[in-house]
This record gives sequence, C-alpha cells and structure tokens, in this order.
Amino acid sequence: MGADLRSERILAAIRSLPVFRGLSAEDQRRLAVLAEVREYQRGDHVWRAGEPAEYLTVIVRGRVKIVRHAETGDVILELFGEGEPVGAIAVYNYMPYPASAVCLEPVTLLMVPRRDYFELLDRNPDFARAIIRELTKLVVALTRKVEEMRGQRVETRIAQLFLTLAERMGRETKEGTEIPLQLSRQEVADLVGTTVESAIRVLSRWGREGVLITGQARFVIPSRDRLRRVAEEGGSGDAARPEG
Amino acid sequence: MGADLRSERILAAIRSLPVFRGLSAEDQRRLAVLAEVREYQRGDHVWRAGEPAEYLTVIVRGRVKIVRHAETGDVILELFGEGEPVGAIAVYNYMPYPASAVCLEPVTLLMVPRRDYFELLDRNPDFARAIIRELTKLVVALTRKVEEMRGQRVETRIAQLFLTLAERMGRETKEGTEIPLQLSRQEVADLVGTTVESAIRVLSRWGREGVLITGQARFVIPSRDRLRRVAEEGGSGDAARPEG
DNA sequence: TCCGGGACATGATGGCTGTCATGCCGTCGT
DNA sequence: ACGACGGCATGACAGCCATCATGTCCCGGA
Repeated sequence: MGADLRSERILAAIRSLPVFRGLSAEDQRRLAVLAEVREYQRGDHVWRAGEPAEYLTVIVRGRVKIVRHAETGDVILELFGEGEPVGAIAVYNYMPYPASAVCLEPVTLLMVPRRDYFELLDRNPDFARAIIRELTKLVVALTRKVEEMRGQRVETRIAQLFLTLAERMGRETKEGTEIPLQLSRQEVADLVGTTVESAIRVLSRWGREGVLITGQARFVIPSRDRLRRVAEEGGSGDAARPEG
Repeated sequence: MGADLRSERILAAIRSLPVFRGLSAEDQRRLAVLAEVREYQRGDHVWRAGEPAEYLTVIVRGRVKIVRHAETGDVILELFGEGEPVGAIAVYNYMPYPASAVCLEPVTLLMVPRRDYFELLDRNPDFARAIIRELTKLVVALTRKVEEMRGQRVETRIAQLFLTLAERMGRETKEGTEIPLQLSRQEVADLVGTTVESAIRVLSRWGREGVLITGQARFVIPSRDRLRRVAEEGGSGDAARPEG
C-alpha cells in the first residue's frame, strides 16, 4: 500500500487509542510516521524475556498475555487488551524484558520507538498522565492478584479469576455472561498459579455442575451469583470458613 | 518554631528527595510552603483503608507497610522506605485508599495536597518521569511478589523475602548481612502470605541452624549463599525439585 | 489410513501447611 | 506482687493439592 494510505491507517489507530488522546495534533501526525504497525497470530511471541526493550507497544486489536517462565512452571502475570500499553516498564528503564509477551488471538500492535516515546512524554503532560493512569491500573491489578493468591484454595482463585474476567470483558447473553477469550486449561492454571490437573479438575466439575461452561474460544457463566458464592464459600460447603 | 525555619526545614527535605529533584527551583519553594510534614511512631496508622486520598505522601524518614485487611487475614502488599512516594495510585484516581498504611518505626512524612500534586505533574516533565519511575519500580516489585507467591513452599517464600530485603536494605557486618528492620513473626507471615505458626516454625528453625538470626529490631544473615540455597532447594534437601 | 502429539480427563498417594490447642516468657498496669 | 496480654514456640491432626500414572479424543502429517 502507499505511504499515505499507511500513515492514514496508523493515524486512525492512534486517534482511537485513549493513551494517545492527550497528544497534540502535530505529535499525533509525527507519531504516525515514526510508529510501526505489526500483526500477529495466536501463539506468536511479540517478544521473549531477556530481549532489549526498544519499543513502547500499544495494543490496537486483540489480547496478549505476559508470561514469566519460572523453573517451577510458567506464570501469567497479566492479560492486556485493546488500548493498553505493554512493556512500558521495560522501555522506561531500558532494561531487557523481564517476561515474554504471547498473543492469545490475532493481534495488531502499534510500536513506538523508545526515543520518540520519551520525547512525547516530555512534551505532552496529558500523555504522561495517561501513562501514569495505565501504570496505576496495572498496580491495582497486580495488587489484587497478590491478595487473591494468598493462601486461598485453587477453586476460590479460579472463581475470582473468572469473576474478574467477566467484569473486564464479559458480555451479557441469553445464556448468561459470556467471556470471549480462548484460554487453555494450562493458561488458566498459569493465571492462578496452580497445575493443569487442578485447573482441569475444577473446570470440568464446574462444567458438569453448570457453574461455568467452556466453549469454543469462550467461557459462559450462567449465573455470576452462583460463581460468586463458590468464590466465597469454597465450593463444597461444610465448615469452609476457617476463621471462626 | 518560626514559619521561616519550618519552611527551611521542609525545603531541605524536598531537596534531599530524588522524586523532587526534577522540580524547578521555584516549584521547590512553592512546594515547601504548601506541603506538610508529619511525624509518626511505630504502629501508627498514616491512613486507613477506605479513607479518601487527599495527599501525595513521600517518606522522608523511616519505613511504612501497606496492609490490606482481608477476611482470611492481613496481607502486606509492600514496604516503602525513604524517598519513596506512597499512595500515588489512590491520589491519582482520587479514590479511597485501597489499603492501610502503618509505620514500622519512627517516620517523617511529607504530604503534598492532591491539587498541587497535579499542578507539579503538568509543569515539570522531570517530576512526571520520576513518578513514572517509582510506579515502575512498584510494578516490578509486585510482579516479583506474584511470582514468588506462586505455589512455592512457605520456607522458599520466606527465604526469598529476606534475600530481597537484604538487597534492598542490607548492610554488611562482621556477622554477615544485617537487615535493620523490626518485623514481628506475624508481619513476616503477612508479607509472604502464610500463617504466624508457619512463619514461626521456619524462623525458629533457621535460628537454631544459623541460617537467619532474629535480633532486637534486626535480622542477621550469616551467609547469603546458604540462604539462597535454602530458597532454591526447599531446605530439607531430598527430592525437593519436583519438576523432573 | 495410521501414527504422533497436544489438550483434556481421572484416579491414587504423599506431603506441606493451615488449624487448633497448649505453654513459656517478657512487659505493663494496678 | 499479681494478673492480663502480646509475642513466640511446639505438638497433633486433617485436608488440600502437587505429583505421578494412565487413558481418551481430536487433529494434522506421512
């Protein structure tokens, strides 16, 4: 395609992203020229842990997981979706990426070279604010994650995971709340910090009991309240409240 | 004391804090007038979860823990030390504090009213950068925490906790690495997400074995390598590497 | 068509750790 | 001086869950 058309497309993408709302019109145009757009498929690595962080990456379309490969197994630190900047931390410190980024579905990314990122930061207070806001969101999410992982049983953690996902990307349908997201049992396990087998046990039981149904590239929660109850009580009922 | 003297003292504090390095001399002076200095003792609450966040708080002296009270027990999300801004997230979103802040020792704080905080952000790109850098550090710390809490055994997590503390605030002495920090067993438990009893069991055994000695308001690590080995292997030796 | 690999599923088992109970030892206030 | 209280310590027990083993289903490649 011609350069103009390409720029035009990028400019449209930039305008659609909340993070870049604060940029002056001029900077938006400059950015359209400097930034790069890339496409990926499910399973593709956007980057691998250890590589130098040369770009600020913003997601235009699709979702990405941030994975840390530990010796004891992988951990999914976060899921990022449209409009969210990824790897802001690594670029900022000019350090190697501490974790890998892998696509969960077809993904379109906008990559801003490190140098330009800093210039934008210095010249556009609103942009700096937007970045701070995103970091803030990230801190809150991680905080919640730490809290959730505390001791709780696996079933509880998985329940909380899906309640969170339902809030973030749930759509109401006739069947209940639909979460359009392709996650393998392994990925669910990595998200809550457990093993595949444990995740499978919980999810297949929930399937039988109708608490949460796994479909093609989606999950369905017939009743959020029911899931919430599972999250609070611990599922099997009984003396599950161990703090009296 | 006179207003001049007070301002003078605050100004000195401001100049000594890395976060405020990027402020123009004029803004530093303005800030000295607007900011407030407060003193606290060990155990004092700086704020409680749920209160509105009116100030950006920066630690001038001492250390503070951020605690979330869950039904299943408390969780210490982070420890903050000198020079670090606390509660930046809450002020930024003008939301109630999501967690309480409690002093671990005598503490001096610099409190910047929310309004002035934003003005400083808009006028001083370097200040914005400093805040972003601090948030970045926080994200990295939380990330590490999430990773550490992943399934690992309690002994491993406590070992990693003290290795981290040693890095952040350790001093080398004849006896080994000294961590000058008063933490009760309960607080150690809250930091790694376990119970007092478990923390006690590990720490008292380590005391007997000479891995980590608990003293008056301090801990001593005779050999960091030894502690590292405990962190990796799981302590009791044996088939502790369960991933072959 | 058959084979290999990946995702999902299920059962048996051992161990870590949360829970409960009990006890010691300081400090503080009366 | 004595009791209350908080921090620390230790033992017994049960339960969740990681681990290991095995099996099914499905899909793509030879």
